[in-house]
Amino acid sequence: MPRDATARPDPLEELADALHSASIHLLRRLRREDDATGLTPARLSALSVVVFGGPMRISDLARTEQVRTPTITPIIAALETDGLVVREADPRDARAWILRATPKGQKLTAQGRARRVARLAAQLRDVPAGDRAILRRAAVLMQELARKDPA
Amino acid sequence: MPRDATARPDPLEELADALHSASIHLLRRLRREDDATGLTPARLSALSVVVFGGPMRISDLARTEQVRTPTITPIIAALETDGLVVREADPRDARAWILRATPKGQKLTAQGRARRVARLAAQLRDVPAGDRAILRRAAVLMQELARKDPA
DNA sequence: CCCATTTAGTTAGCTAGCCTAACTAAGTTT
DNA sequence: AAACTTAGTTAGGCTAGCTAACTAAATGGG
Repeated sequence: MPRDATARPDPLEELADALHSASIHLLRRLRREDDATGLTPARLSALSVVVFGGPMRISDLARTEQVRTPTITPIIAALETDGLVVREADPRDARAWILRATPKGQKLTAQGRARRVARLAAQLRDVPAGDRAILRRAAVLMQELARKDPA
Repeated sequence: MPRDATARPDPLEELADALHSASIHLLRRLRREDDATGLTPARLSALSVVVFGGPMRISDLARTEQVRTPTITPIIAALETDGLVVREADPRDARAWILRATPKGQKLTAQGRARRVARLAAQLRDVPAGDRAILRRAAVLMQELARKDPA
């Protein structure tokens, strides 16, 4: 007889669940701070990929952001409207575009990040250095988990 | 003259940014696994709060989920339609409702969680025990960061 | 060289989740 | 009893995801 599924859950599942829940709640919290930058989280994330990753194709950005291309289209459109990125023709392929962050986009990324994370950073200041090191390492591990393909 | 904002950012801001980015990507990844449960992440999260937290008011659920009440209304409606929670009149306050998870809701939470986290749990199995401990601790820390009020 | 296929990206149209503002109804306070 | 507060819903807007269907360009086989 299978044991009650709610009793003594697999510790790995508990951990997976905890990461899921923690991510949801942290993001909901950060969304509110994001408001001050004038950019939504998805746009800020996409912009920062272009700023730090350098010029890239639209499909590259979509892949990095792990979304389908139709999802990225309006995000890029908004960034272009705000003058944060420009698109240039790809000299090697007339179907494709190269995205490039403008100086304004670079500046806003830096400022925006500073503002966006100011509150969290302030809270982190009260977190013991050991716990901060744990969070730092955890962020790397989470990115790896997110990047891994389903086997 | 202020130094270039993109050079040598505050390590605390870097950490905040890393957590933000890691949460975005991990959630986008988990969303795909969530599909198998038939419930969206927000609904699954709300249901699991009711299942594990026991009967509660709608406003309690909204507060726990850190959203406004209008956000929770359609989420509850969907869970009711699916027979996963029921609402009962609050005997102490005719304006309020008490939410209670049904047995079906409890079962689905357990199954859903197992399914949802199966992939992540499988990946976690390949993560060294030391790193798993870091993630476990990080999840707790992130929840605390999310819960803290802006000072 | 031309036709069929593939690839890059957009458009259209759907769902969900988040919000504020405005509302109803019930409890509370003066 | 009137005024205020509180619990929750409704209405309406925006963002972010998706799939399906499209245009236009690149590629490859006969």
